[in-house]
Amino acid sequence: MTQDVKEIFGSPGGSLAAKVRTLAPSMTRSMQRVAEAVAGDPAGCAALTVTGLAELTGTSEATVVRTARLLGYPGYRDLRLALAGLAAQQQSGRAPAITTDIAVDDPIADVVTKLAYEEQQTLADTAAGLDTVQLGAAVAALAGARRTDVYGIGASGLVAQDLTQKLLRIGLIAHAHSDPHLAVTNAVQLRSGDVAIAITHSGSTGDVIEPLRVAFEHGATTVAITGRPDSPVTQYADHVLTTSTSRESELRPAAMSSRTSQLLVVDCLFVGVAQRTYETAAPALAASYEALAHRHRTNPR
Amino acid sequence: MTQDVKEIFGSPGGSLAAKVRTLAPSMTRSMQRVAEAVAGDPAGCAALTVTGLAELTGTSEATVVRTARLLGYPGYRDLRLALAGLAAQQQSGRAPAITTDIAVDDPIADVVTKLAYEEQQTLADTAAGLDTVQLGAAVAALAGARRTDVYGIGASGLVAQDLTQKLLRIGLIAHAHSDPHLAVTNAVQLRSGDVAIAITHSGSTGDVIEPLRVAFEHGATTVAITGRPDSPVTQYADHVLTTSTSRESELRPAAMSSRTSQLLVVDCLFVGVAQRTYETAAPALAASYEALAHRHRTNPR
DNA sequence: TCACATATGAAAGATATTTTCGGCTCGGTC
DNA sequence: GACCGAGCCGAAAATATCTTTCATATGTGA
Repeated sequence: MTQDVKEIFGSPGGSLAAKVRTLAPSMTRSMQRVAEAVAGDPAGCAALTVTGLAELTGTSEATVVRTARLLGYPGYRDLRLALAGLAAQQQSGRAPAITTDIAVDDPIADVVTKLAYEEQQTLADTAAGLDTVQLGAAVAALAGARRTDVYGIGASGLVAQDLTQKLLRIGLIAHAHSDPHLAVTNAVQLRSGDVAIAITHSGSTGDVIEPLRVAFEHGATTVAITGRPDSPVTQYADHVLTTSTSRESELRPAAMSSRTSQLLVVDCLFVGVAQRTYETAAPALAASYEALAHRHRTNPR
Repeated sequence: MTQDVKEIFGSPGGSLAAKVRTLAPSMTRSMQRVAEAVAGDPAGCAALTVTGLAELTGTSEATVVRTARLLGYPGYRDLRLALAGLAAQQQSGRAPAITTDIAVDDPIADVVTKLAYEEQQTLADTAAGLDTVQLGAAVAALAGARRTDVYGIGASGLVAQDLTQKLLRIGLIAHAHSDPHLAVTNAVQLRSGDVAIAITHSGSTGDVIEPLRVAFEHGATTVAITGRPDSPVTQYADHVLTTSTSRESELRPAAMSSRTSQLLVVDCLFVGVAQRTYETAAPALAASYEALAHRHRTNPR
């Protein structure tokens, strides 16, 4: 019936053009026309039926099939499959060059590709640069904390909220503060055994450093998530988690990649804590999921 | 007749598994079996005829064709061609695949690696699955909008805020609503020329659908950002932007990958709008940056 | 439990591929 | 120049493959 797939995609791969050249002398005129068309535009031919290819080359179906046979396939169907594979390989071959910045006149499809690529890059960088010892220490502190306060402003404020939401879901007591005054007011309440986390890309956002300092001075365990491990915020941090800083451009402000990076760190913290408190975290997660179920309309099919 | 070859091979092929995941919920049991087989062994399935694949999955030819249709191909023939292309890519690409789930006893370093990898995967899937036409339309609407309202609850609420923050920074008028009542109250104010965006992973969060419906009925241009392109929310959406759905596990709830995916979409929207309104966006961005400068202590060193 | 909607596969119908077969060309021979 | 045979070629028949239709099965909510 159909040729074994290994034979189709195995070694012969890109050598189709070569095979055509080798076999050309033993081909009749019409067959050469077909072979040429196939070698010249594999992708295009893959989209054609026997009849289509026959018409295109001004020959007949029979000739197309004969050519396919000569090229080593059991029939046109299999040649076509191989052609599709070839086309895909060619496609993927010329992929990598996305190094450029996003330009004002980039088509929307390029924007998507570039953004996705850059965010992937950011993630890889962050993972590579993250100090697992510090992370482990921060996780341990969180897992055993009486309560946790998270400070963040602007874009980092959303990350702070994200962390808080997650921690609450596994039964921990956590609050996010984006109001600097309230943050400080609450920081005063913290003491040994509590955790305070400051999230700031620049590491020099006064409104976030201040509550962390207060928490630090009241004996809480303090964590800083920042892109600048040498910045002021680290003065008051027991553990520093470094996010990656990627090239920013006019159309892609720093907030974008720092957010991606911060979220990865936050996710790591969350999963780490969930592991450590699995016994209580798992049921809590399930319960919170359950509680929301009725908020979703049943999905029509 | 046969689908244009560009459509088959255009987007990076690896997205098939992602597409299967996204569409799985809207599939019937037998279709899921077929989709699974196809996603699990593209190369193997490429070697099978409809009948063969139907037998392998214990279903009928009709079901196989239906599945192919759902996956976006005009028929099985074209799905098979795409499969062949995929198989070829895998051959050459040598997938790295850290497919394992995160386990309770994974060391923290593994957690970081796995999370980063999965989020990267999510980004790639999202980029591959994003309809750039819909995206372009949404961007155009946003760029010309009198005002924009964004609805999101829970984790999606943060994404909604993120989008709002960004749009505000380039001088657009945008509000994020996470209070369903206020959202509806405000939606009533919208009219033609305004934009309403609903962000919901499940696509069936009533509290988010309701304001979108109201906005829709008042003539606003509506956009849905959801992981389920067939869900209720899309009823009231002029443009649907699909986020990717990745395998979730106990320690990695859906909220995590859906957030990553949603943020990429939101970033694309933002950059797209910034491009379109460059003349006003660039100075606005610069101004907002300037305004914050004094909030950062001068950095030592 | 019934009524309704949906899912499913068998088989008919439509296409695509392969095979058959006879005409045709071309080079050689008388 | 006419004839002959070998092999090329394509029209059309035969087959395989894919698609559609439709009746039955299955599940689901009232």
